[in-house]
Amino acid sequence: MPELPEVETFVRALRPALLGRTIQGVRNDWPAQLAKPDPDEFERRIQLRTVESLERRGKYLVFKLDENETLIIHLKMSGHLSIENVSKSVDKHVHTSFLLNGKEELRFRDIRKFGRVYLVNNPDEVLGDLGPEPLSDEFSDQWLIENLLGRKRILKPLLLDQNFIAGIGNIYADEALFQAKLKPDRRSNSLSNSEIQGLRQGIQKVLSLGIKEEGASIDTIYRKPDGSMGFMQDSFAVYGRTDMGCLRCSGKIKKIILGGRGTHFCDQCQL
DNA sequence: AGCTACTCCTGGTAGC
DNA sequence: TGCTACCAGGAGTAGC
Repeated sequence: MPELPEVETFVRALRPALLGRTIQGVRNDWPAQLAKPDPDEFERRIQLRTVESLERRGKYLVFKLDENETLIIHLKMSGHLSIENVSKSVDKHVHTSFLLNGKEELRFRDIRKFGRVYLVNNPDEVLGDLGPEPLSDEFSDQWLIENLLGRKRILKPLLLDQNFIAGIGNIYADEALFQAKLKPDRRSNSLSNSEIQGLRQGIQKVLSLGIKEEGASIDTIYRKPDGSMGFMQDSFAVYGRTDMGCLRCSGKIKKIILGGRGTHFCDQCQL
């Protein structure tokens, strides 16, 4: 479940290998993965485009190409990107490959097939509604105070709303709320200013740690491009720790469903 | 405005 | 062993 830190890890690993490379073509055996435009046009427009930059926006990888084209990839639940020699056998879960100069290709492996690829002239077609980056200056205490108190949303689903903040997923939402000592079902307009400051700090703390640890690898779901594991899972305080002891107090970690998602918290020290 | 339910997918696993 | 049923979840959408 690549979230902001996992996507950032992909971007940092792939960037040096992709900058300046030319995409000679695309191979796809599952058209639904090419979300926009239709596969024929996608194939035609991406031919011979050069990668000028690779950045992350929320959970999206954003490849700026020449000729005013932008390639955008969302890994969703189980997506994985790697650069392989064309002679290496192709895993059955690879449905889209970008052929590069130099006998290599960027392979998009995606077991659950939720991931999507876009090719657009205007990135705002895909990214336009995203909220601020949680590790940017824009995401300040003042911004959060205004935007939490101005709504009456339940905190956990609100943190998962990409149009509110971009990049937080189920794991980091639970971990951030634990750090902030806030119950996931609190209403956004019920927080004090100091609780909001704690939430901002909690979000930034867990995301920064996630990047430092190069993401969280659970089961076989997330791996770095080279197939190795990140280490963030070793720092989880609540996610996946149902019925285990709280690391901060004598409480026990509970799991409930909020907004349709598994939600982990300590009901003793998260208030 | 904000919530729930449903949809898309597959691999892993619990239960029999 | 082998089968079935169910679960995980990001995000869009329909409906209340």
